[in-house]
Amino acid sequence: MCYYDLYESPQGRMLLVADGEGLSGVYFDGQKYLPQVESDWRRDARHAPLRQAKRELAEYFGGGRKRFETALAPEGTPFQQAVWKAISAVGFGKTITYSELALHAGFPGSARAAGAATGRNPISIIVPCHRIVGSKGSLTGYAGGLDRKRALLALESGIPDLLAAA
Amino acid sequence: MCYYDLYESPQGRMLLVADGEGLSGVYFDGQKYLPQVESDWRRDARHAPLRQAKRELAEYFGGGRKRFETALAPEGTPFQQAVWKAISAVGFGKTITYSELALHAGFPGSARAAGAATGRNPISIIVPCHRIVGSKGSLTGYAGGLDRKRALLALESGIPDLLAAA
DNA sequence: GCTGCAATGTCCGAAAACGGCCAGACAAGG
DNA sequence: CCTTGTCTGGCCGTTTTCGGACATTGCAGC
Repeated sequence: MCYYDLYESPQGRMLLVADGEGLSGVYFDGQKYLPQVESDWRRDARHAPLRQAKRELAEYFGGGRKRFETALAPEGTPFQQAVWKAISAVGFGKTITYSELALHAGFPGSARAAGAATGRNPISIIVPCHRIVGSKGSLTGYAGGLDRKRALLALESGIPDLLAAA
Repeated sequence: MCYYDLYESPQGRMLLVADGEGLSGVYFDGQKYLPQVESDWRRDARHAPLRQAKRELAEYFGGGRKRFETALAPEGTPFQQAVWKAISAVGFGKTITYSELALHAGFPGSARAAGAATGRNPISIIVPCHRIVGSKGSLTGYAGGLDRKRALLALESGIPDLLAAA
């Protein structure tokens, strides 16, 4: 059985999805690969994993949280699971490249495939795929849109007005 | 969760599979499309659907049962479900052709596709796919082998020694 | 610098192959 | 003639196969 709820973030409305195991998805409104809400899903604002995720996200956007603790249960192939796990190991405010990501996941040389898997990350922000950048620091892509990726990295930089000039 | 058990029939060993909904498979040893027993399946001789299926099969082979009552839960496409349902409506000792089968399933003209779906029937005997024959009465095919198809039809003919001459 | 290319796992659409068919045409043998 | 057999072409849903496209990167050649 699947549960879901909505959360109004500073970056726009978000869809949160969870099953019995834990949080399975966090999506920006209108992002790429956004799943359809199935008719047998139940909206439940008080479902424990959903409530915890909303609280942690609010703390994150408020600047008071640097690590997430919600139980995660994303669905994907073994390769994707390895990549997403490696992404989760990247700390707040830090970035790594797609090739480093592939290496950490145990698949050296599979940078491009790692990029594709990153794009398929179902749990935005909490699995911090916005911290993965191109080999020369370029932002290259983000399922929720490059603007959001930029904003998230700015938030984590600790410099409040970083984006004011741009 | 999947449960399974074995049953020794007069036609050879059979594999029975069930999930929470009901019986999902009945296969002859070594037949075509025989599924592999997965490592997360549990063998349970006392699982209700399996036990009922075994009892009804024993009664069928003993000659004392002409209709099955076990709850079924085969997995397949909408077309396949329609075909298998139509097969189940063919009574003990009767036969219909593949084109009649397609018609009854609500897909007139799809005789050949109905044949393919018949071949994929996961529940041998209980969904009596052995009662489907070619337009001129030929047996044409059976996932468990033509010999078994012949034997089943002979059993249902009510003439004990029907196969003695052959 | 800039261009082109090879290597990587997954997903998705298109196309082809694959069956437990069937009716019609035709030939051979009674 | 009638029966029987073989062959052919069209039929239809499913399954398999194949070719690109991706949130990349390092290297070769210009």
